[in-house]
Amino acid sequence: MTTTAHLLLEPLDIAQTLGCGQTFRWRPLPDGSWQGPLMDQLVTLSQRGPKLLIEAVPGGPTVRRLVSDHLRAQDDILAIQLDLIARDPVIARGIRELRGLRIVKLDEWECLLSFTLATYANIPRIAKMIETLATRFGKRINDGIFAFPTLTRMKTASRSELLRCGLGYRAKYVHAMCKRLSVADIERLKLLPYEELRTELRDLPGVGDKVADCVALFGFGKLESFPIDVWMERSLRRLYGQVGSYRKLSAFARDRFGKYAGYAQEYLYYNERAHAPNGACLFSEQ
DNA sequence: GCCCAGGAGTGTG
DNA sequence: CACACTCATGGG
Repeated sequence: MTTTAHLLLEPLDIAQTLGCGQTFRWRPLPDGSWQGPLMDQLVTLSQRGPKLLIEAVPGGPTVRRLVSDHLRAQDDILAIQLDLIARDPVIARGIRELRGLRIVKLDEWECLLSFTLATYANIPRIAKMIETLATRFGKRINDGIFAFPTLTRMKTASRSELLRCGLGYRAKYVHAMCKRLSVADIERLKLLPYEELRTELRDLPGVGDKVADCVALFGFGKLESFPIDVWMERSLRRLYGQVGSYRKLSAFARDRFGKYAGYAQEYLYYNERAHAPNGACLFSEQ
């Protein structure tokens, strides 16, 4: 069976939001809609003017809420953008084309594992690693579609098994992380403010400054977090003349962009990739 | 073949 | 604190 629902969400650009590397499991379909697994649902999203059409298999009464939470429907995007524009004329120009780009909210565990895999790999490869893990360890939703593997299931995976999933040197980090972490730990982390959360995430094997900030932002919804990868280093150098350590760049961003630094980061990230040759298309094939 | 990737861990100055 | 080096591997 299938559940169909609608969601009014403005502004929203579904392609910018789901295709910009915040999340790795949504795929564009030929008709312009996007499809991906959300918890135990296979969801298809189609933009119809101001309305978002939701189709989900197997479906259920909570699907609409699932999508609403994932797209952070509670965010006042206009207020956030006005705040950033008032703070920084440089980013103001970059926002104009990105009014519908929203930060997403991922499941905490899915986000932690996904961005641990994302170290020193390009986005198509990250997506493939996640699909391989989901196929091997995730609960089946539909033909060829598997839910993201739970922590409980991942704790049973051996190092060699993970290595055979194409994780490379990340296999030992993932293995150590799964061994260390409990479901209760993640529940406890949900209660922490940004700085404390960041410190605890950094303590996990395979989690450094950048991954901790990505997980804080996309997994735990800490909008003040400002992850800095190679693309952001380029952006901060190109637009603001800023160079230096993670700590230094992070301090600059926090001071410059304030409590919505996470949104600022996403606008800068998108612009930097679009600015680079061959950088705009994160899904180059199919 | 070559280059690089939403970096982290470890050792050294 | 700052660098330098290694770590496995596949997509472009």
